[in-house]
Amino acid sequence: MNSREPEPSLNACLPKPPLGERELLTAMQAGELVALFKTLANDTRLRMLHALVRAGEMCVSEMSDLLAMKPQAISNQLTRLADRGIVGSRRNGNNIYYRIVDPCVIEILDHGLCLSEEAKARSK
Amino acid sequence: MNSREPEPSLNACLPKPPLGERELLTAMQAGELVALFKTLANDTRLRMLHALVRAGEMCVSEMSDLLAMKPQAISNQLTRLADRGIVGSRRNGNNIYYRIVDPCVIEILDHGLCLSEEAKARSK
DNA sequence: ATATTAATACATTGAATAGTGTATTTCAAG
DNA sequence: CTTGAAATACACTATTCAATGTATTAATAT
Repeated sequence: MNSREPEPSLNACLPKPPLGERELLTAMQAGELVALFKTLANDTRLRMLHALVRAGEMCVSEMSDLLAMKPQAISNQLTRLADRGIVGSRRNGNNIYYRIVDPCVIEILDHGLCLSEEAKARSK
Repeated sequence: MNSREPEPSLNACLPKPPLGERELLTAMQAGELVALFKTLANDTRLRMLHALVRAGEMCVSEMSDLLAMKPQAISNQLTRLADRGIVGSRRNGNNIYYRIVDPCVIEILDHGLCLSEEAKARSK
């Protein structure tokens, strides 16, 4: 529950080349992007990530308790997130503490949360 | 292939309440957000959306040709996108032209593309 | 009316994936 | 060394979902 973040890094994104003039997405580019969105397209992972944003770092059991899910499920998803380079870990005795290492994710999560609220308001 | 967009609307997003202090995501909030990301977590839909950003509007057959996919597949995904309120359509004779009606999607697509490039550079 | 093209509806199939249960690894305490 | 807790590895199941094939609807032209 400690709140020690490494600074949210307000704009981790480059100056922006205009999207409308980019070449049509290649299969590979689309693939990369899909991988990112897929990682975020899961409600367990989203809640885990948000918990990490709030707490700074957490171990599996803490998260398991907080989200009321089995440790295996949490561990599975953490592994996925780690494979994507989104979270990192540090061991302390029996516990392994995870933290977000990719600041972009925080950004896009924030952005997406905002958008989803608006989108919901508009589309229904 | 005409390029007539209704202005990308540079910031469709509100002033930003700080993410780290928000309450833990409820299952419903997470669900909304997941729905958004799921919609974007598909390479066909991403390429379709980008094509739409570039062209302004396209009909199924045009898109089918451009992306080298069967019309049914394109139509399927357009239906999904329409159900989510992301695209809208307009009929002109035999052809039905689709366009993006949710400016947020352009934003997050742009953002995501940028991030995925950086993330790729970092994580591998 | 008939033929033709565009798009969609619907059922089916195959692939990806999240959660579970079981077993195993890793560390700390006694 | 043994015990117990935390985390992971692995196999398995159920579900979700994209693409396909077939059939149908909608509009235009002859």
